[in-house]
Amino acid sequence: MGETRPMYQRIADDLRRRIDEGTLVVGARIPSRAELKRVYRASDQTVDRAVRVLKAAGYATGQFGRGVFVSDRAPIGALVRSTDAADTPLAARVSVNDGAVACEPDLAWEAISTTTVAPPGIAERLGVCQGERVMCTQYEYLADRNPLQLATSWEPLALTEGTEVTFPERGPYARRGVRGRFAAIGIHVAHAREVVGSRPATSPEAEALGCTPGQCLTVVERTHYDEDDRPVETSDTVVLGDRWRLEYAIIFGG
Amino acid sequence: MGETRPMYQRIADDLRRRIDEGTLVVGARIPSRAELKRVYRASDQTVDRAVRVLKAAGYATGQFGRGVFVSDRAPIGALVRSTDAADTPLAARVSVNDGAVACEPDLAWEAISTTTVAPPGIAERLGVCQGERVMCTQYEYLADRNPLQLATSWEPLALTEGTEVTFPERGPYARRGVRGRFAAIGIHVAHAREVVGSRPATSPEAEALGCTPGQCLTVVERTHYDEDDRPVETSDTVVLGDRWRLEYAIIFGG
DNA sequence: TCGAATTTGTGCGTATGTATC
DNA sequence: GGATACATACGCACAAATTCG
Repeated sequence: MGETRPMYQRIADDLRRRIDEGTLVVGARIPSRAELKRVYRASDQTVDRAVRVLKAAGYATGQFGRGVFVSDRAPIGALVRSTDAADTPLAARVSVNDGAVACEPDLAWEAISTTTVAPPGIAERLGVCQGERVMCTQYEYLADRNPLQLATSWEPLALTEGTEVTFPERGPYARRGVRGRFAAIGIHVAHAREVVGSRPATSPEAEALGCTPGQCLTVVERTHYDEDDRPVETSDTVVLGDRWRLEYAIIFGG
Repeated sequence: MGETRPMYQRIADDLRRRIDEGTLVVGARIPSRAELKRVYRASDQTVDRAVRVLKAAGYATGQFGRGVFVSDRAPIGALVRSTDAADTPLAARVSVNDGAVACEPDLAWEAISTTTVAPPGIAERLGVCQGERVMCTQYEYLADRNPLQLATSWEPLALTEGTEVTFPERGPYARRGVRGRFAAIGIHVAHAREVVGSRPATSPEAEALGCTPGQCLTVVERTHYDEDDRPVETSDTVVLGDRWRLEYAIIFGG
């Protein structure tokens, strides 16, 4: 009787295996709780808990009154982050796997800018004092009507206030990207640094991205610097961890 | 009676807020189930489920018979991935935040190599036929005695068989990195591509990394190419999403 | 040294609400 | 309306580990 793992995990692992193997294909309905109860001789609570594990891992989503269905977890596409592509208009940086061919998706986005004061972590990244006034812009991107990414950008108002580019998405330099906008006020953005991590989605993020709270998100903290290594802008970007990838090119010298 | 969120989520959110605010500091014990039951007037199952949400999100870990304790989720350090640093010996690519200063950690690793056949996804990344023979090497890295990352590398045996570098971590070129080893057999590794995503940890990964199953992992698929853009090696690397970051430098041309 | 209390982890049975078919 | 199915919630029970008197 060597099986030591808890019952709900055995059920969850078994269902996951059937999904990975392809016995349960994308879109298929997972056996209902009543069926699972019978098959595994377990209680209502136990099978429910097993299904919750699957849902939390992004393997399935429940629909009220209908059933629990296997989710599509195949990557939709990649965001190209390497070299100068990271600042060209967004369309050039996103590729979608449509079958085997990479193509450019329909992109749309919204932005809201507000002036505020720099929170501690942001102040440090921007090299300014905590509480210094900054322009904070929140973006929501869609690719082919699907939520793609959420981003929040911060710029010190000390650099942009009173110029044509104070509001990132207004005026003649709207939608030109960070480099184009800063070039317009005489600041040359020479390089950027991206710090990548991952964490579970919060409830508002889950709603905006169309996933369940707790799902894996890939997080990018990007900071742009001028020629003298002074930070001029920093941003946080989140994408669904299993649906979108970040792509970096690494060129070796010598 | 406007509160519409489920009870277990309200409890989880409340506890999470107290952790984020600092009311519950790292290492502190979360109130026991009995206490939570009293305070929130909820059932055993409900408070247990709330605590499970916290644990799955990496906010806390339970200890049998002792209690549930707030986890340390502060990033330990970063893995520098930019340019040629991505292939120098590992020590040079890892920095640890010790207080405010970045320093180099004590690094250790183990590797096991086996010959096998390329699974579908790996074959595609290596540009070889499914089932072609490859050398598969599994790495476990430790930084200051803590689990850092797990990595699996694949190389076509067609390139290395019969040479001094057949086994990546044996012979005169052991621990020299991909570029050094391939240089020894006349192959110039010119560039690499890294594709970054994130997903929940499986049970074996959780055990190896010292976390709970389902926690967020950051995943890197790296492929090395020679001068003619032919893939020569590919690897999968996973690190704990909230404890380790990946750092990329982006240099703008012009 | 022993035993009782506490606490986590798991499990069972049941009930209610709501949405779909 | 009725059957089905998900989602949440309550009360209870037991094993295993720790703590403390």
